[in-house]
Parts: sequence; structure tokens; C-alpha cells
Amino acid sequence: MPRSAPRRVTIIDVARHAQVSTTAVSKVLRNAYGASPAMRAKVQQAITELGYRPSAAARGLRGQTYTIGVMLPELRNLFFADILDGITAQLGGTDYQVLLAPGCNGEKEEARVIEAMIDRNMDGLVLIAPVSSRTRLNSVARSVPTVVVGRHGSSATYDTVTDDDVAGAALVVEHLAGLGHRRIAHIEHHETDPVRLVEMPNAQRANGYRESMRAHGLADEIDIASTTYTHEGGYLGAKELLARPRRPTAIFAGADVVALGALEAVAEAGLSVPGGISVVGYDNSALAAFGPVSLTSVDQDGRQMGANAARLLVDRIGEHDRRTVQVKLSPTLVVRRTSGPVG
Amino acid sequence: MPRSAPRRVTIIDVARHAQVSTTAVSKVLRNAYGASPAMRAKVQQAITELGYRPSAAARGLRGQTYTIGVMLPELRNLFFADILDGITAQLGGTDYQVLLAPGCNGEKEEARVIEAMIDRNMDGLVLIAPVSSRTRLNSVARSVPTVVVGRHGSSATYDTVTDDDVAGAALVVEHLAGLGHRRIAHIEHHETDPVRLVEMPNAQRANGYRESMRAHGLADEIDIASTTYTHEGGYLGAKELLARPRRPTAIFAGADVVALGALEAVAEAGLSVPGGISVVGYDNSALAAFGPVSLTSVDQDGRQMGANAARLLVDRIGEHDRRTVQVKLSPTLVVRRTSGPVG
DNA sequence: TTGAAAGCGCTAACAG
DNA sequence: CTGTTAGCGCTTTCAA
Repeated sequence: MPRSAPRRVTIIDVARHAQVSTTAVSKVLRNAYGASPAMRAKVQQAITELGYRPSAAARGLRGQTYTIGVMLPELRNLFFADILDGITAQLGGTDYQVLLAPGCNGEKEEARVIEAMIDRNMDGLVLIAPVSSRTRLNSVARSVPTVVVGRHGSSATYDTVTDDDVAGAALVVEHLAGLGHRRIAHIEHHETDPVRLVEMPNAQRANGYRESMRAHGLADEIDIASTTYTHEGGYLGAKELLARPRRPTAIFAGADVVALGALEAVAEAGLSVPGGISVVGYDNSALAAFGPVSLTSVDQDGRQMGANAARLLVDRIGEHDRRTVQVKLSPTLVVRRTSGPVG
Repeated sequence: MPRSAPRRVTIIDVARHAQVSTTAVSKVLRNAYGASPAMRAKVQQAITELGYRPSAAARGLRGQTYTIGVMLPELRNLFFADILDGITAQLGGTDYQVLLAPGCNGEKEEARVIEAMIDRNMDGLVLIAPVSSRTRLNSVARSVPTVVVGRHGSSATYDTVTDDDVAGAALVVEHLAGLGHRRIAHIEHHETDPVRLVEMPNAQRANGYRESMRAHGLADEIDIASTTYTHEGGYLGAKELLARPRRPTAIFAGADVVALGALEAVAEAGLSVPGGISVVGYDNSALAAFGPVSLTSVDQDGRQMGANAARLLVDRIGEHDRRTVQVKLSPTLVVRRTSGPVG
């Protein structure tokens, strides 16, 4: 027979039990100024004895909720999981609790989720690879401290944490050029929106690819298949590239999942890797590291990005009006078995 | 220059703008009884015009927060992502918002996260594969409507949704026996706790394996390597099994990730799959479906499980005292390229 | 240093 | 059907 829920212990119970005012208890809870050590001790004991836990909902109505909301577009992307690990690691030990909203793909869903987080009085937001317009992001950041991860371009209202995608792409081109490749092609995620063309990582990677090709005197060899950052996009993109009269000797796919699709097309074409053609990905996801795949890929250190984002956010929660900061981290190249000297 | 946040629109603003009482607005918000269509329309219009959004914190203090908390032990497990999809799909269209707490591995972390969700006045909880004691789960469920997913054993306080792991294991044994295998070994996740021995899926799978082996007259061939549900556990388990004087001709790994580890050991031993030995996994994760792997595996239909959990939870939120329900879903076997006739 | 009292934005009894 | 009123549990002035 399930007994019904006992009434929750409130701040009043604690105050009564410790023979002090609720104000005193509140101060102790928040480590606020104006409570003697003796009072602190009394209150702490009462809290422990009664097993009191403050109601975040009630706190939120007046002060903070000690909740940080993280929006991420896709749970299945392991890179995002790394970012999250970095966030929670950085926040471990503080009073902040991280809550995630799942399934935010598309501008509309994203807006819904962000609203939901604001409705719940979250103290701060980490938006990972958001697709919303800058206007929208600024408006959000104006009503709640916000850090945007994985999107270039600075704002006066929110901090940003990004990977240097241009440098990452350059690492790939350099690596392949160093192996003797000249016909290095790229599979990009098609982008038309002018803002995203500057701010989204995929666009930056394509830019970095172009720049670096030019820097290596390979301007004439620039060859891009414009599809999407999906397995299928990689397959179709590679298929297109392999059908060229002058077939590339190496393919730089903008993401690991794209590289996997490309590998499928390569296998279908009867080419070996890396003997017949080299393939390089981006993200260094678990899939890339996975033995049978062993994909050469660019590593972004998601944990580091997450940790930085959390640090900036807590900072900003403490000091709303401080100037915004842009953190840009440097990627590294992890060479595995899908890239080798030009055949 | 970022303007500071404008004051949020409250229910009072709406009431004033619509020339009605706050009660009226509240009723409209909750679709509650006692508001004429005319009033409804007036209020709706005011809400739209002012862009009003109710504060979940304030609502939670008196009534519901329209928030459902989902705890899951591991974001990287794709099966859990499927469950989540099922939950959000089922909840789409309702007023409920799902929030996840990340990083809850271990009993202590799990307790912390559950507390955090209760502190935030969540209306209901979905606990996926929790490791807490039954006592603890019951105590949680007594203070907030709860559904437990992926853990067998019934309770009077919370509903459960599980996959029939015994049946799943039987599917595997049947499949392999049908292919002529007799020496079918199993890699299990070691379990000693008596409660978990009954309630955890891994234990049920091992039981199902034993039962089914007996049912097929293969009691003498029962052979279990007791390690953990990890890649390494699979590798070590398979290594142990392959060192037996009577080497198994098939290995049933308790999870896909375990099967991958086992495949590594098999490759190291110079055996081919499925020619030399068959390997079957459990979960039918994306890894299993992945081309180069193509692992025969048991499919649990996580979406279905999630949808059921959400349905039961919303039900229970509406009617706290209804009797608890146990939903058990039937798994299916997906045959791919790692299982074949005995050599 | 301490506490009394006034809300935060909403919902739920209860009157009209 | 509609509005008035009293809180929910906490934080925050502001006096003492």
C-alpha cells in the first residue's frame, strides 16, 4: 500500500527547528553576507537533521534556479556528448545543475526549446550549434546569460566558443599535400544563407579548404561537391567526385559521418583506401576511432569547448554586463589508416 | 549596446489587457472548466498580442510545471536515444516539456540527479535503467509519479516498461541452434547483488540463455564468460572462451558493444566470421547496423518503449493512485552477416 | 548581525 | 460564468 507523499520540508520548518528566522536560513543557503558562524552551524545542522532541500521553483521566483540549460541539436552526435562532458565536469562542485532539452533540430523546434528554458527561469543557457538567426540569438541573450558554442561570428550580447575550423581544414590539406596529393577534393554541406555562410562551421571548413589549397599552389585543383553533412551526402558527394574526368586522389569530407558515406562510394567504385584514394574526416568521433574504420580525422576536443563554455557562462551569470568574449580553440589532426601517399 | 532585459509579461498584464481577472486567464491557460468561449477568445488574443508566456517556476509553486524529467545513465548509448525519441514523440502536442539530466552513472550521481529533478518540481520522472535500490525507487515514486524503463520486477508505486530479455536471449539461442550450432557460449555482465540478479536486463539475458539452452537439449554446452558490458569486457570474455579446450562455435554477447569487443578477439585469434565462428549481439544499435560491422543482433524497439513510458507517466500524473502497470515488449532478431551455419 | 514583512507569478478555494 | 483573495516557498528590502 503506497503511502501518499509526506509534505516536503520547507524553509519555515528549518527556521523553526533551528530557532532562527527564515531570512537567516536563506542567507546560509546562499552563502550570503550577514550570518554569524554560530548561526551558520545551527542552521546547517537543522538542514541536515530534517533532510531539507530548497525548492528550485520557489527560489526561481525571486532569485536564481541554479539551473543551466543546454540545447543541443542532436543527441546521437558523439561530439556533442563530449562538449556536454566538458560542461558538467566544469560545473561539478558548483551548485548548478545542468538540464538538457532533447530533439531540437530545425529553427522552429529550437525556438520552442529555448522558450521552454526561459520559461523555467534557467540561470543561463548554452546553445550548441544553434541555427537561429543572429537577431533571435541576441534577443535570447538579452533576457538570459548565454554562451553559443560552435558558431563563428561575435556578438555584443553572448559569448562564443568555437573550434578554428579554418585551421582544421588547413591541417587536412597540409597533411594530404605533404603526402604528395594534388587533386584534393572536398565534400561540403551546402549553404546559401549569407549569415550562416560566415558563421557556420561547415562554411568555415570549406573556406579553410579553399584558402589552404591556394596557399599550397593548388588553386586550380580546388574541387568541391556540395551536398549535406550526412552519410548519404557523403556517399553522393563522393560518387560525384569519382565520376570526374580528372578523379581526385584524396577526399576531405567535412564531417566523419560524411567520410563514412564517402568510403562506401569508394568501395563501390572498387578503389582501395588509402592505396587507391585517401579519405579524411572531421570531428574525430568514436566512429573514426573505431578499429575497422580507422579514419584520419580532425579532432576538436569537445570537452575543452564545453568546459570553456561553462566557465564563461558562470562568469556571465555573476556579472551580466561584462564584455563578451570569443574563445577559439585549435584543432589537431589524428592520422589513421585512411590517408596515405598518393598512389 | 545591449539593452537590458525588459520586464517579462505576466498574467496580470494579460488580465489587464483583456479586461478580465487573472483567474480567467489562468483558466484559459489550463483549459480549465468555467470560461465562456467569448472570454477564451479575448484572453487568447491578449496572450498573443503581448507575447505572454507563463512562468513555469511560478506555476510549479502552486500547480504543475509541465515538465517531465528523464534520467538516463549514458548519453552515448544509442539505444537510450531511441527511447528518448519515443518519449518526445509521444509527448509532442501535449504541453509537457522533456528535460534530461546528463551524466548519471553510479548510484550516487543518480541520487543527486533525481533529487535535482524533484527540487525543480517536475511533474513526473522517467528513469531509464536506474541502478538505485528498490527502496530508493519506491521512495522517489511516492513523492512524484514515476515510470522505470529497462528494469524488471514490479512495484506498487511505479510503472515499468521493459523488453522481454529472456525471450530475446531465447531468440538468439534458437537462431544459432537452428544453424546447427551446439557449443553456444555467452558473455554476461557480472552481477552479484541479489536484487539486480532478478531485475537487471543483463541478468535476465543470462537466464534466458540458460533456459533456452536447456530447452534445446544443450544443457551440457552452457558456457558463460562473466565480464562486463563494455568493449573491453567483450574482448576479454571472447579471449577466455576461445581458450577453452572445447572452443565454442558461436558467441552470444549480451550487448552490441560487447560483441564488437568479441569480434576483435576473434579476429586476433585468426578466425573468420561467420565461417569460423558466429557472433551475435543485443540492442541492434547503429553500430550493429553499420555496414562494415553488420552484426546479427536483438532489436528492442526503444522508441516503442519510450512511447509507452510517456503514455503511462501522463496517465499517472492525471490519476496518482491508479494501480501500477508493467509493460513488457517483445524483441525481434535482426539477422546480419556475423552469424551463419556451423563450420 | 538579525528578523519582520512584502512580494515574485501563478493557481485554487470560495463568493458572488 | 466570473472575480476576490489567500497562499505556494523562497529572497529581499528595510528596520531594529
